[in-house]
Amino acid sequence: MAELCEISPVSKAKKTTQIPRKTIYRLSIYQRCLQRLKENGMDTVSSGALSKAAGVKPTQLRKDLTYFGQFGTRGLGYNVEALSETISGVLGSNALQPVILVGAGNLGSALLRYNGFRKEGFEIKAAFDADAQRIGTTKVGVPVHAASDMVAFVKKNKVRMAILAVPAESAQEVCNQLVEAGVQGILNFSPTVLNVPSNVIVNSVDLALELEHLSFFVQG
Amino acid sequence: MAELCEISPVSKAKKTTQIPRKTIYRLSIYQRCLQRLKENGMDTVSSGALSKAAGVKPTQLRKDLTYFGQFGTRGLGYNVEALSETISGVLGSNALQPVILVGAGNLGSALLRYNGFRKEGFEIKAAFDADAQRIGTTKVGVPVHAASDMVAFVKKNKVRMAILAVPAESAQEVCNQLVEAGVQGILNFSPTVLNVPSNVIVNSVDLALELEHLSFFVQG
DNA sequence: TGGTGTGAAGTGGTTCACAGCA
DNA sequence: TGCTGTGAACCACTTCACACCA
Repeated sequence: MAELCEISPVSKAKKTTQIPRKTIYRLSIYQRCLQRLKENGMDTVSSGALSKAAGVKPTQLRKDLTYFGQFGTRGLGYNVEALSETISGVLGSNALQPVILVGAGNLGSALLRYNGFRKEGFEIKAAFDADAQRIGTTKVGVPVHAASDMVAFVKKNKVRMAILAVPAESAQEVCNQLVEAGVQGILNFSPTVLNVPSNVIVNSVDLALELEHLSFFVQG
Repeated sequence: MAELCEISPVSKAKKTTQIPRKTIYRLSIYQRCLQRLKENGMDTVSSGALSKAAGVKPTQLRKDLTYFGQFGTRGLGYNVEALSETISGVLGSNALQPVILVGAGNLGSALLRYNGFRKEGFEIKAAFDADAQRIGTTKVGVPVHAASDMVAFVKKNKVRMAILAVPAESAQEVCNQLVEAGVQGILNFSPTVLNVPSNVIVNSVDLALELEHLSFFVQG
C-alpha cells in the first residue's frame, strides 16, 4: 500500500512466479472495475478504458494480462464477463477461502463491521481475543472465541488466512501460533515486523505509517 | 500495503526528490524502531541491528541514510537520539500537521479510536460526516461536524492532510472539495481510484484488496 | 577489528515502438 | 482503422564489493 505493499518483503513465495507481485495486485483492481462495468451492462471494454478506471497506463494493463494468456480481440477490446472470470480464476477468489480475525479491539471490531470484505467475497468465520470480557459475545454475527481456542479452530476448519489486529506486543506470539496451526497468509494490522517462515506470506498494513508517509510530501 | 504502496501512483510530487519513495517509507519504520530503542535506554545502534528490527537488509538501511548525509561512526554505529532527530526532521513529523477525518462510519470511527496515530504524533482535529444522526456528537473527544462545514474548517485551520473513509460513491466528490479547500495529502480508505491534480498526493489503503492479494499466494 | 559510506553491478518492473489481426 | 500483444529499451531500486576509518 498499501504498498505498504512493500513493508512486507514477501519472502519469496513458493508460487511458480515469474509474475510480478505488483501485477497480482493490480489484477484485483481490474477485477473490481470489471464488476462495476458488468453491473452497468457493458459487455466489452478496451484496455484504454479499463486502465483509466483502474488508474494505470493502458500498456501496463495489457502487459499484466499477457502473463496469463491472450484475452482480447484486436480492434475491439476485452469481453468483460470472460476477462472477469479469468481473473477470478487466477486470483483464486472463486474458490472462497475461510478467514479468521484475531484481536477484537477497536480496529478488529471495525474490520468485522466493514462490509468491503464480504463485498469482495470473503467471509470472516470467527474472531478470537484474549480479553475475557469480549469472549462469548457476537459482533455483527461473528462469534468471538477465546484466544486459547484459536489453534484448534484453525486446524479443524483448515483456515489458511488470518487478519491480525492485536497490540504490537503480542503480534509475534500470535503470529507464531497461527503459523504453527497452518495459516499461510496473514493480513497484519499490528505496527510490527513479523518474522515468519518463507512459506508463509505476510501483508502488513500500518495505518500510522501511511499517514506519516503522507506528511513528508505535504510539508511546505 | 501496505504495498498498496503502489496503488497510489503518487503522481510525481513537486518535492526535490532524487530520493526513492520507498526510502521515505522506510524512514518511518526506522523512526519507530529508534523510538523503541530509546525507550530501552540504548544510545547507539549498528545498521545491522536496526535493519533487522525494521525487517530490511543492512545495506539498504545505510543506503537510505546516505540520501540525507552521514550520521554513523565507523566501527561503532549510529547515535540513537541523533538519528531519530534527523529522521524526524526529514519526515517533517516534528512539525506536527493537523489532520481531519471525513466519514465517521464504521471504519472512520475505528480510526478515531485507533491510538496509533496519536502515538506517532498525529492528532485528528475534527471529523466530518453527511449523516445528520452523527453530526454534533463527539467520538473519543473528537467532534463530528456537518460535511457542509468541512471546506470552511479546512481553510480556516490551514489543514493540509485528511483521512478519507467515506463510501466509494461519494469519495471523488469529497476529494474534490478537500483539494479545492487546500488539502495536499489524502489518506484514502475508500475503494476507489481518486483523480487529483499533480500537486496533491493520495495514499490509498484498500482493505479488501489487501486481503484478496493475500489469497493468491495462499491457494493450494 | 567492526563497523559505516558508496560507486558499480544486478534485478524487477514499466514504458515504448511497432508488428499483427479483426 | 483501431486496438491488442510483445520484444526491447528504459528506469528505479536493491544488492554487492570494497574503500575507509574509529
